[in-house]
Amino acid sequence: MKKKDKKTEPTTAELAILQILWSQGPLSVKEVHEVLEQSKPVVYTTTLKTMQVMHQREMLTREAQGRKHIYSAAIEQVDTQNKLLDNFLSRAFGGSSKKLVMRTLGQHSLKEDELNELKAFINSLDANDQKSKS
Amino acid sequence: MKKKDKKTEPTTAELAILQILWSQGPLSVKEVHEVLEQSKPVVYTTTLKTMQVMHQREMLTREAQGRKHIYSAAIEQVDTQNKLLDNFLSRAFGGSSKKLVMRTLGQHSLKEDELNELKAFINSLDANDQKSKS
DNA sequence: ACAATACTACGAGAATTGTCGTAATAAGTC
DNA sequence: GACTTATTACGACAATTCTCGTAGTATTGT
Repeated sequence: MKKKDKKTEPTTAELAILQILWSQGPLSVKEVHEVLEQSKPVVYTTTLKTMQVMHQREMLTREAQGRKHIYSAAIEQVDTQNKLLDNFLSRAFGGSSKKLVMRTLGQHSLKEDELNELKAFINSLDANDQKSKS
Repeated sequence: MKKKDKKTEPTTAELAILQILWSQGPLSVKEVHEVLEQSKPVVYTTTLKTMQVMHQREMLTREAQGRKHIYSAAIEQVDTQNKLLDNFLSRAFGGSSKKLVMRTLGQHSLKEDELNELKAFINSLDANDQKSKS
């Protein structure tokens, strides 16, 4: 059985913070804010507030370090992405994953090595399907 | 040059209406509402209001037919989906289309014919890339 | 002609999200 | 000890989206 997911999905602002925490490990508000600022002008207390709300909603955990808090993502990246993906898929592509995939590939061409990786992945999928079908 | 896109993206509720209009051609509010109701309880005037707003924002065109209006999508499905996709891709997958594609395929397995279609598509992509690279 | 029906128009409230300012307080500096 | 800095806490406003109720007005049936 998979981990119990909270019902609430992260919003855009929350997701931006999660991305940072997922990729750069536990960070203070200040550190998150510094990364966030690079892509968009935002006031420090906005970041702080958002992270406090996220903590309250149990998307983040935190640990006191002296006066400050060090935050970590409390929800898993893969689970979160899967949930977002499911929603997006039905919202925008009527649930057709084939269409989504083909559109994505048509729109954003992969580098050669990525393409090879993808091909290999698809072949492995194929094999698994065969197996699970028998 | 491609058609000039309006800046505003459709919201969730708007997208649901667009999906209906894209797939079932020009429809009256009543007809749209009947389809909409099947997936979610909603009051008629809510649908009406949403469509009026969409018309005002030029996402829909309409044509009087007697007392009622027949609405059509005024923005193209492909353009809209591409825009949504770009956003989603960066919001949720840090812009990595490879990750999005692989996750999608891993999560929602395609039927065999779809899979074959996808493989063919990928091979054709490959060929195009070769061509455009020379 | 009158009542019921089919529509549109529109304002306004609720819910959600994003943003910021101000206050409190601990910690370090001169 | 007074001053500046770092940091949290929190309330409140603005913007966006969603939803619904009410009103007005043709149309239709009896």
